[in-house]
Amino acid sequence: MSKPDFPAPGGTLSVGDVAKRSGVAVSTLHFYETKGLIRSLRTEGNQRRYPRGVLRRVAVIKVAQRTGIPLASIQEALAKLPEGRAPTAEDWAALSRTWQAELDERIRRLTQLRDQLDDCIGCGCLSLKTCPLRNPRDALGAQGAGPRLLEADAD
Amino acid sequence: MSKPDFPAPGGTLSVGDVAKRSGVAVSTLHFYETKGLIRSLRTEGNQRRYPRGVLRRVAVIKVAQRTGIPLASIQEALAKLPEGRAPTAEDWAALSRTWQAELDERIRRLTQLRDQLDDCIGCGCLSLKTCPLRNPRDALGAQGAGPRLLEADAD
DNA sequence: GTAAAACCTCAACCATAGTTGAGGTCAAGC
DNA sequence: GCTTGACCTCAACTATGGTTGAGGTTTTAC
Repeated sequence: MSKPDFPAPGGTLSVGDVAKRSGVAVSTLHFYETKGLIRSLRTEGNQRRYPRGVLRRVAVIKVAQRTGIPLASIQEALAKLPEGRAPTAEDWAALSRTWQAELDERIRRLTQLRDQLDDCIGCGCLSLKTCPLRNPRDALGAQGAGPRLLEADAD
Repeated sequence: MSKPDFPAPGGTLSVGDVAKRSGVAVSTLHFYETKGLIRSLRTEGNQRRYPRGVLRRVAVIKVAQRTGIPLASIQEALAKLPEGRAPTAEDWAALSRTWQAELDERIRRLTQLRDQLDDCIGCGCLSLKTCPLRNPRDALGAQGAGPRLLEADAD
């Protein structure tokens, strides 16, 4: 019996099948597996076999990555999906809502930054201690643990 | 003559001075120098001395980084500033406008992504070949050279 | 039954954006 | 004039997100 061109709808997929159908490299699928983003069953000969659901999972990973979410966070989010059964539409929707909120926050911060950049065009940008871009504490201080201006300075 | 607490307004700054006043680590300033983002003069004893303008330059770098622009692009943009004279307000403003446009584009793409995520909550997300998130070509295809879905597949 | 294609693991490497430490020099302050 | 802090270079290491290649095994196709 030869390998069918289209793996049977209930059947499993080889890593190459998943690569072709998802558009990611085989090496990336291996990598995702080491990071716990996807899982595989193994044949007697130790080759990976994936249930078809992996395609959706990989698609979700790629979309989440486009939003700028790091793989580790994606992994955490995916880990919250139910173990035994295939995820339902509502499971995926819940995930989407989480990421949407993060995306909203990123958009909010970038918009604020853009508007400040706009304001600062009028002042020659960044030259004065009143420039909000020089004082990230005010509006953007909650975004991370980066270095801070220790000495506001009118240069 | 002892080292003044506040380097004279026309004087040069040591790498430690710049680090304190800009809030970035000395190692980062070294790193920026290797990448051509900043330049320094050297004393007889090979120590770095910076004109005060470096403070604004570093501030600009940090702001640009907040927008998500990679250092290599920041370097290119800074390289377009005039060589001989100190940059004018208009020079900085031109830079701001460039980055504002890039920021606008990033915001546009993220907003589109968020809205698509919103639409897809209703469809269980990513399950159908009609889902725009599964077809990045349509709206987001111009964003890079990433992998593409080679086979649209209703899984 | 055999050759080729696909697969396996593991280690090394790429880029980005830095930090850390070793080993040595310079300069500021007393 | 000497101690101490600041500085120097260079190499190695961190983390993220992968890719590449070596050396060997499995599966498929004829």
